[in-house]
Amino acid sequence: MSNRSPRNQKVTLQDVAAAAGVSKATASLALRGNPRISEPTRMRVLEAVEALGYVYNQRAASLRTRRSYTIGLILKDVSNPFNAELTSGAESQLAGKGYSLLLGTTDDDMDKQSRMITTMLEGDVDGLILSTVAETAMEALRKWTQFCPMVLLNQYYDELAVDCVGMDDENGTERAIEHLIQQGHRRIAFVGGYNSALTRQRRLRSYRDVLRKHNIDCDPALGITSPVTRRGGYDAIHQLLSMSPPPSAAYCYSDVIAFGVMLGLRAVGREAGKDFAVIGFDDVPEASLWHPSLTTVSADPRGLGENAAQLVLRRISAPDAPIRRIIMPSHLVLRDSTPALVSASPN
Amino acid sequence: MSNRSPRNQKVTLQDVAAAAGVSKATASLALRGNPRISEPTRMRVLEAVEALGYVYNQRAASLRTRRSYTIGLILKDVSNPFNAELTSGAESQLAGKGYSLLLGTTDDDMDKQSRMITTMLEGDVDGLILSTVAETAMEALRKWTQFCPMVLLNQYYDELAVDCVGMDDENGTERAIEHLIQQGHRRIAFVGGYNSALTRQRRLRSYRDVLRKHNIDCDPALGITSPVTRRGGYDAIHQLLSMSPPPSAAYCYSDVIAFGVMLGLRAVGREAGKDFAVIGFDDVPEASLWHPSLTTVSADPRGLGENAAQLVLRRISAPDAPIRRIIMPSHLVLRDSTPALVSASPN
DNA sequence: CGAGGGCATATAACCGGTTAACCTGGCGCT
DNA sequence: AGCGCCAGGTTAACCGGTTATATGCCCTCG
Repeated sequence: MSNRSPRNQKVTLQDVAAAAGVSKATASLALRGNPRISEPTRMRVLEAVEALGYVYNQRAASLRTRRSYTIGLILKDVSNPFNAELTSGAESQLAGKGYSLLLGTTDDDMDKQSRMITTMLEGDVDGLILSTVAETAMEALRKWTQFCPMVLLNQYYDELAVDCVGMDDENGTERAIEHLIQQGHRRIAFVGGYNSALTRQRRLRSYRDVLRKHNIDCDPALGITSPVTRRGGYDAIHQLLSMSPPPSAAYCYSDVIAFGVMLGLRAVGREAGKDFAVIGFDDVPEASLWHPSLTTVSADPRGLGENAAQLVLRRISAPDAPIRRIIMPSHLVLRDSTPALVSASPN
Repeated sequence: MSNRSPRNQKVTLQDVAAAAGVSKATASLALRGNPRISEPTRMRVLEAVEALGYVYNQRAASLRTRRSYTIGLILKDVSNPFNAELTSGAESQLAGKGYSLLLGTTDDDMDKQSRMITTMLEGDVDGLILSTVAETAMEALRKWTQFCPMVLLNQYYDELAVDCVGMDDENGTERAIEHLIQQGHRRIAFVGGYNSALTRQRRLRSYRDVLRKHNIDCDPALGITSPVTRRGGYDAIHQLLSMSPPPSAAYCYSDVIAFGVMLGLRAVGREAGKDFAVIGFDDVPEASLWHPSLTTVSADPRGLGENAAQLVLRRISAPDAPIRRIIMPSHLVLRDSTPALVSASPN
């Protein structure tokens, strides 16, 4: 059972070397399959490893090699399926190149984010993928970018020389709003998220532009902020339905919010897809499962994660490469939650 | 801009010491507020840190101190809100004690789990919280427990001396099934999850025991396995509804599955809470938002995470403390998804 | 027969912190 | 004056790997 295993006193490479009757250097080279070590010797080392229950110490190694083969990924939360997919995409991409992912969440809290970034830097990550929380000051960001290669998600500053990957908020939003207008909707709410997120600002701008283009009055009261949760959408729709002339459609900041909106509608006896139109953003797997299935802007979170990972690895291997900004395309997926406006007077 | 900052060449404690005109040792002590260092000297060191943009290297430090102040948490996935809450609970508990969390996911894949554990051990975590994937062999587990303090989630083996924290699957299940029976249901399905999870085995056993106690025939075909996703529940309910006499109620392995079941019902024109009863497990926030709101077994995932964290810290500071198994209580939360059976013939 | 050239392995420095043990100058005490 | 002691530092070893350089040995070839 615990006959030979160390339990407390850890087995080091030194111990392995001694057991195999070679030097520490030889053991090190042998383990990594260096051709300078003869096959018989390598075998002896491997046997010693097995016999002693040796565990490689990556931290010690990285001290000398100055490479930790670890990339930090900092997100607001992972419970959102969009982020979960993104994480998975980044992880698989990194694993393929021998890197591993250090995941951190900030709960959209500035302090927690600062601590998280500090922890990551002190933990000596080789690179950082950062979905900055809302209020992140550019100056703070600038400071951090000096310490390790960094990639921003869905956020960029022209003044800041940093790689980033985002999605096409504008095009997706335009398609969505155009669709609603075509269906006869005139009072279209913009629901959820916080406006400190650049992504939301971009979508909000597009939303307004499209309305304006169609000479539709753009009531600011129809823009509602909320947490990016089902509860957020749920509460928002209640607020919206109590307005003077209520909206007949909601363009939501994310699918999760859209689900909340649909739940909120049902709670007051209304039904998305029948007497109200709902559009989401993200196209998470759940979107097609709902009844009614959710019309949404599809945005490939997995691809986002993969690209971010590639970008950070590229920057690590080529620190002076030109800055790159990748915008992932997005498109509208038509489903059943966006009926034509039937009753009532338009406008 | 990058006037003084290092970009590539990292600033070490040595550099700081030189700039402050003291020795490396003094700088080290000063930074950690050791009282042997005078205040003026400490100030000079701090100024040097600021001026040079020094970043502490936790890896280097942990080499000497043999403490990384990092705990690994390995889960199947984090997109499940239950796990997200659990993570958050563990994280906050650890952060309070100066530890940080290294999160890893396995996607319920044995290979990925092995790699993940290896990575964590090599990364020199001080402890590991492990929600083992289904097929984890006890022998493999035994090996791992020798290398670092470990806490198992929702899983334990009497043969294995290892701390664990789980929830009371039995009591919750009994309450749930008793409730359904009281409502007149006789054909009650057990939906979702994979039976390799010990948690599911325990619940399944309780489910059968209660049925048997009430002399209700226990049709094995009413037990359906599935992925722990909405899609899993969605597909399962379709299968169940096509049975000879279909069930009139479903006891689901998790809320997420229950949501899938409710969506699946709606897709075929039926409605949970009206002509079908659904019970979940977990009581995630979304459960009370649904329409109908979901009757479910409440299980405090946050508390689970907090306890796991405390347990692993305890084991670190007291390696020889007696093994502890914490079972968190669970109870049934009655909501609207479990109507009395009205029509049709009982049994 | 001795110089030269590989091959397989050993030695020791190094990465960036921490810490045990050792200095040193000044002060209080007897 | 002599001594102990303490505050405030310094030195050097150490953690567990990696790697540049050295070494020993055998073999070949002029």
